[in-house]
Order: sequence, then C-alpha cells, then structure tokens
Amino acid sequence: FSFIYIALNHNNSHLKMFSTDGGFVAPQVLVKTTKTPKTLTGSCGVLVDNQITMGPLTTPKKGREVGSVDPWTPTSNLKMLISAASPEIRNREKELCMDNDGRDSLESTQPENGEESEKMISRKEKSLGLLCHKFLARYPDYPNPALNNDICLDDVATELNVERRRIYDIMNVLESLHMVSRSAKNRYTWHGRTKLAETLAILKQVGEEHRYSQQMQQIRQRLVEKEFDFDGEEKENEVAVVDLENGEHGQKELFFVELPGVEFKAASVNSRKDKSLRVMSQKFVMLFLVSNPRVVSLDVAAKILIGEDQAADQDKNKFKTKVRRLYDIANVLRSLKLIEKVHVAEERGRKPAFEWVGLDDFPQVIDSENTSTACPPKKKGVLEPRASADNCAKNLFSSPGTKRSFTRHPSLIKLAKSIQDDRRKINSAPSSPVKSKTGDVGLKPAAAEANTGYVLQLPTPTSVEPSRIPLQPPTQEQAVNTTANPIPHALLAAQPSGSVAYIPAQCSPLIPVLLPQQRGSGPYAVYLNPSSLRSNPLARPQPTSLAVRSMTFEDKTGQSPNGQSAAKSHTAADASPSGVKRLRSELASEGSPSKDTSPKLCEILQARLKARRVGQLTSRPSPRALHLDPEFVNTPGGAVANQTLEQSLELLLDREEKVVEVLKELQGSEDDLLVGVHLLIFFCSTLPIQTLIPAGYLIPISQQSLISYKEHSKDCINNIQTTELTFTLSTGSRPAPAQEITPTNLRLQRPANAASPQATQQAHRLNSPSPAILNFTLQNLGLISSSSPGSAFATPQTPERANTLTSPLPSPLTLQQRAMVFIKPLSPVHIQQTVSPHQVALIGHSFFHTPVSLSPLAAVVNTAGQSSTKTVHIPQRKLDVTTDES
DNA sequence: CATTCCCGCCATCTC
DNA sequence: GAGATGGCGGGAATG
Repeated sequence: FSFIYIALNHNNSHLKMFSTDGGFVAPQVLVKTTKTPKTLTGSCGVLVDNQITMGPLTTPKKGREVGSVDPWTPTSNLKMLISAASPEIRNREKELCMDNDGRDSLESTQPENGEESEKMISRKEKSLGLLCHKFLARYPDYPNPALNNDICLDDVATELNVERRRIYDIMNVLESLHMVSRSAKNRYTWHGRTKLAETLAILKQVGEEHRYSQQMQQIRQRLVEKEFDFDGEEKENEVAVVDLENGEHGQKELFFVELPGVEFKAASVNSRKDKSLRVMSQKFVMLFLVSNPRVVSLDVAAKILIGEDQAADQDKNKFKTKVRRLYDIANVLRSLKLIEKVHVAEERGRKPAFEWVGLDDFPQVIDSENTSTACPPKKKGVLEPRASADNCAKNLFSSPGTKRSFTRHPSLIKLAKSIQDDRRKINSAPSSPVKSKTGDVGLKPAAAEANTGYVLQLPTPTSVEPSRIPLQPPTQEQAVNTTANPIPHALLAAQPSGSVAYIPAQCSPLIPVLLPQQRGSGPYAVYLNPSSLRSNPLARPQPTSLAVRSMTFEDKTGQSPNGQSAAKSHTAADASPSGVKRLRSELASEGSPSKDTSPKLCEILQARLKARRVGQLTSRPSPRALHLDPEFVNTPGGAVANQTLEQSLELLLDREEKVVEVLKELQGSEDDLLVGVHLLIFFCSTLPIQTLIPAGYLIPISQQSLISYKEHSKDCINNIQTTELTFTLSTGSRPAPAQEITPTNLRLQRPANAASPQATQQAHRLNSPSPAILNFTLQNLGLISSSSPGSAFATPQTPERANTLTSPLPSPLTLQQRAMVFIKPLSPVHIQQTVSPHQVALIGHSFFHTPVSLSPLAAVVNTAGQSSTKTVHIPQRKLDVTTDES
C-alpha cells in the first residue's frame, strides 16, 4: 500500500484503515504490512490526542508519545493507532505514563504547538519503556516467519529518533526473552512472542534450579532482620549468608539461556562474554516466575542479581548500579506487559516492586514442538527439559568461529568460574577454589564441589541408577548448609528436571559424556574442548607441538594451592587450573596413585606409559597415566592403538619440555591435592597449554553439526588441524568406573529413572570407563577400532539416539580431529567417598575443529562469564601423532 | 530526600 | 583504526 489511512472514532470503538485504493484493511493485514514498512510510504494516519491526522508525515512535532512517534513510519503509526484503539494498550500506556492521561494529553497536545515542547518533553517521553513501546509497535507479536523480520539497528534508532545506545538496551532485554535474536552486526531478527512461552518456561525451570525462590526468601528475611537489627552486625551476617548462597547455589554465574531456534547467529556477538543485561534480564524474569506471589521487590531482585561473590558491601555502589539496570529492564518488561509496577507494603512502608502480569502458565507446547516427546511428561520438568535441552545447545558459549552457542548450565558456569579463579590464582592448582569465605582450602573445595555438584545434577548416573547413587547426605561440609543437604537429594531426585533439562537432546549424539562412577569420586564433568583459546594470547606459551596435561582431582579436603603456588604456576606456564578434582576416597581406593600424582606429573605420566607398555591394563582404574587406561584399551585392537598412542605421547613428551614444566608446575601446586589424575589432556600443536584449561563448558553439538562434521571429516581427512585429545582415566578400584552418557541418555535417564530397562543397562554400562567421546576420539585417532561391542568403549545408548552414538564412528583414521575431553568432578563433596555416584556433566562441545567450516562442531568454551576471556578458535596443525604414529 | 532512570563517557569487541 | 556494543554511574527529573 502506498498509503494507509486510519480512522478512529472518538470512542475508539472503531478503527478503520484504508489503503490508498480505498479498500478496507484488516488489522491483521496491517500487522503484516508492518514487516515491510518501506513499502508503506508517504502518509498515514497519525493518532494525536485521539484524533486522527491524515496525510503525509506531517506529524506533530514532539508530541506525546503516541502522537509524536518520530519516525513516522506508517507502520509504526498504524501500530500506534491500533494500540490506541485497544483498551489494553491504552492502559499500558497509561501505566507507562504514570499519571497519565492528564499529563500525557497535556504533553501530547502541547507539543503540537511546536518544538517548544523540547523542554516540555518530560523524561518520560524519553523513557526506555516508551521507547520500547514504540519499538514494539513496529512489529507484530507473532511475526510470520516466512517474512523478513529483520531489524536494522540503525533504522530503528533513526526512526525512533534515539541514540543507538538506547536501542541496545531494549534489544538486550528482548533478546533475553528471545523475542529477537541477533542475526548480524547491526541486525536483529524479530521473533515477537512466538518463543516467549517457551522461553519463560525454561527460565522458570532455571530459576527453580537456582532456587531463586528460596534465595529470595532468605534475602527478605535478612532484610527484615536487618531492619530491626543493627546494620553493622547484620551486615556481616548477611554477607556471610549471601556468600553461602552464592557459593552453594551458584547464582553468581552469569548464564544465558538460549533457545534452539534463537541462538546467536552472529559469531562475533556470541563470544561476547558480557551479556550482563541480558542475563540480568533473564534472571529478573526468573525471579518472577519462581516466586509465588509473582511480586518481586526491587531491592530483593537487586541483591539476588548481584551475582557478586563477595556479597559484600561494596555493594552500595553495586547495588545502586544494579538497581539502575533493573529499572531499565523493568521498563522494557513493562512495555511488554509482562510486569507491572506495584508497591509492596512492608514494615517500613512501601517498597517498589514489580508484579508479573505476563503469562503464567507455560504449556509444554514448546516441548512438543521441539521434540518428539519421548518421555511422558510426568513432571513439568520433563517437558521443559526438552526445551531446555534444546537450549543447551544454545549456550552462551559459542565458539567464535562456529557461531554455535551453547547453553551453559548454571552449574557449569560455576565450575567455570571456579576454574577461572583457579587459573588466576592457582593455575596449577587442581582444585578450583571457590569463593568461599573461608580461606581454608578445605572449605573451598567443598564449596566448589557443592556448587558443582548441585549444578551437575543433570545427567548424573545417579539418576540413572538409583542404587548407585549414594544416598549419603552431604558431607560434613555440606552439612554446613542446611540447604546443602538438599543438594544431594535434589540431585538425585528433585532436580532431575534441573540441569539435565538443559542438555540438548540434539546434542546428545554428538556429545558423549563420561561418567566415572567411582564410588569415591564425585561427579565429573567432561568438557570437550574445542580449540578454544584463552583470551590473552600473550600469556600463553608458544604453541608447543604437544602439550600434555593431567588433571587431578583435588581432594576436597585437600588443600587448595595457595596464591603463591598458583601465581608461580601461573607465571610459569599459565598452566591451566585443573578443573578436576577428585575425592580422596578415590585415591584411597586406588592406592598407589596418590603418590603418583604428587610427583611430577610428567614423571607419572611417563611411568604410566611404561606401565602401559608393560601391559598392565590392570584393573586398576586409576587412570592417571597418559596412556589410555585399560578400560579404554579393552577394545580389540585397542591395546595396539594404545601403545601407539603412548609412544606418540612419549615422543611428544620428550620433545616437549614445556609440557614437563607445566606438569611440574601443576604438580607443585597440586601435590597434595592430587588425589588422582584422571585426565590427561593432550593437545598438540599450536594450542597453548592454557588452551587446555577449561574455560567454559558446554558443548552441545547438534546432530547437524555432527553430520556436517562427518561430512567434513571425510573431506578434510587430510586437513587435520585439530589435534586435541584428552583421555580420561578412570580411577578407582574398578577398572571402568567411567560411564558414558550422552546427553540423550541423560535426558532419557531422568524419566527412566524409575525403571526403564534402558536405564539399568546404562547403569551397568557405567562401569565402562570410556565415554563415547573417548571412543570417538580414539577411533578417530586410530587408536582403537571403532567396533568393539561390549568393550568398554561401547557406548551405552539410549534407544533413540543410540544410533548416533553407537553408529560406528568413522573408522579410526577417518577422523582426524580430536576432541579434548575435560573431566571435572562436579561435586565431590557431598558424595560419599564410598558410594558417591559420579555425576558427570558433559560440558565439552566441539570435538573437532577443522579449518573447514566445521564450526558447528567446534564449540568454544568460554570462561565463566566473568573472565573476559573469549574462546578463540585456533587453527591447529595436524597432529603428527595421528598420522605418523598411528 | 528518595526514587527513577536518562545520558553518554568510555572500555571492549568486531570487523 | 573505525565502528559496534554495552557497562556503568553521574546526576537530573520526579515523587
């Protein structure tokens, strides 16, 4: 339409729209046209003070919001008109305008006079909420996917006549709700509310996982207490408490929940670590969804959102800033009509707060969409999990190169965070220090573990096998928190919905997870590290041909390395902090290993290699050796492969002095801590050692990716660029504690818990140490044969996805890329030494990085939100070992 | 004085 | 190095 006129009667009861040709245009049509504003040019009706002005864009100068939408885009005008006609909308506007009508009308009318309104223009006219409203008016709530829903920031900024900066604020919030997604620089794609329900459902779930409601409750109590008590004292207490909460629950971590269809498409953007506004927005929304009277007071929200570890008081400023941000977010949420401003009457009087007025119930619609609901929706969790699973795929972490984003589970984030911390402070330290208040090492580990454990609940084997799960209540440390207790249980049962949900089903096939189920050990998270780099290249050592790292599990009680050691190690090699920790129990069980670990890692490794050669594939699970554990080797032909590998490794080791150094460093810091080394990470080539360090987690690989990967792999056989291998060694008396779990499995497991035969089988399988990943990797390396039914490598498969995993991996040599597997004990703490089930979260993502556009496969791990580090995609050179040695 | 929150400086990131 | 993003907090409207 060249022209569209809109007529609205005074009552606003009738709204008519005419196109130039005089035909009547249904609102819907108009809405559609909105998408292509450009087609609508020239003039349109403008609603000013409930009166329609027809004609060319002669708009009243700076009139009221309604009338004065600057950019006079026909579409926007139409939208406005429509909204004007809608009582609801009008109400909204009233709200936005607070007092409103009177005022608005005044202002709006006055403007007509002229620009003088400049001054008249009250702040409100420039408010983010209003701006957002204008913005929303330009797009339909439910856009036709077929149409172009592209949003150009520049255009918007221009049309709305605001600085870009403002647009970013809006976009960030909308993005957090997946109402838009960034498609490219300066461009966003409009999704409207199509994904809103799904998003909210997921956010709610996540919020529950974080126990936000509880936290809020605590905070409220505290505030109350505070009020009555002296500030000073209370403060301390409060701080402590807060910390605990943070530590335990890991609220701190920033994580952004992505939806399957809405992942960030701009690779560049993805890497951006700081998505605080986005994350804040999501968290804020979570608070509403989790709280019962869906009312959240600003201060409480701010406190919770201050992810700060140190709950401390510097907060004053922080708090203020947070509140500012919350207002920003609240304003757009208000314009979305998701929340309303209210005041809660508290003892002290009234407190600003917001009430959720958006949808409250989130059907599984979404679920059904995404997945074939294999699992009966027993719990909401079940349904949602699906969605969340998908989300997983979309974590925040995406590799720059790939664009894939993955959802990072909050717990993972915590882990990452802790890891980061470790890195910073204790590079070599095996344990990741938690920010627990107590400087005590023991405490930290515990806290960290707790957190992780909590987080990792996902795919825990436990869920799969109840029997295995140690029902033991949290350890003493945990006992500290009353809440802690819940954790274990929660993990087992309550939280089934939790993290698991996040695991994207799609990814499952691609991402194998190792679940070492040793009794003593805690859950482990496996990270498949793509070739992510750390943020600062300078720091990292020159690429070495091969770097080997062993990860040890820190005893939780173990002392974490101190700053010195950390610093030292850090400087030297910037060795990655080992994210893996292990319970001492494991050591005990293992027996000898503890010592091994303490000695130089390199030595140990070598020793192990030797041992391997010797052919001791003994049952001894402790896998510290570089070489593959017997478990892995079990597969026919595996032994040979192992040897090869070992040899190659040795060679590499020999060559690499750096590696040794690193190991030494690691060792130094970790000595005592090392309980057992479970992981060895090998990576070759250009990757700096640090690279190995788990920067983040994640990794959902989509099937597509997988497919593409396969395809690529074939094509790129010669182009092996990535050569990162990680071997996970299982420790423990049992030879093969590790369990393989695919995301899928995980997912399935939950439901299956009850008694799916599958689950049982899997449980049994748990014994097998090698994860699909390993198999995959090994196979790729050619270390092992792909086929080995029943062998340790055999991956337990869920019926559904089993195919993917089980499907014979490409012949060993076929794949050149290797994945780095990172294993980290999630939360050893609660786990009893004896029985604790290991929970493993699969964090890793991309296994292979090829120069090619395998990107999908490759995932980058980000550091916890905090660290500025971004994952960098690093081209790696071919792995000699693979080719040559094998 | 408290509540809101606009504005835009400026650090980061990307390209 | 320019442009894109967006964290952040001063301090101005408003209440």
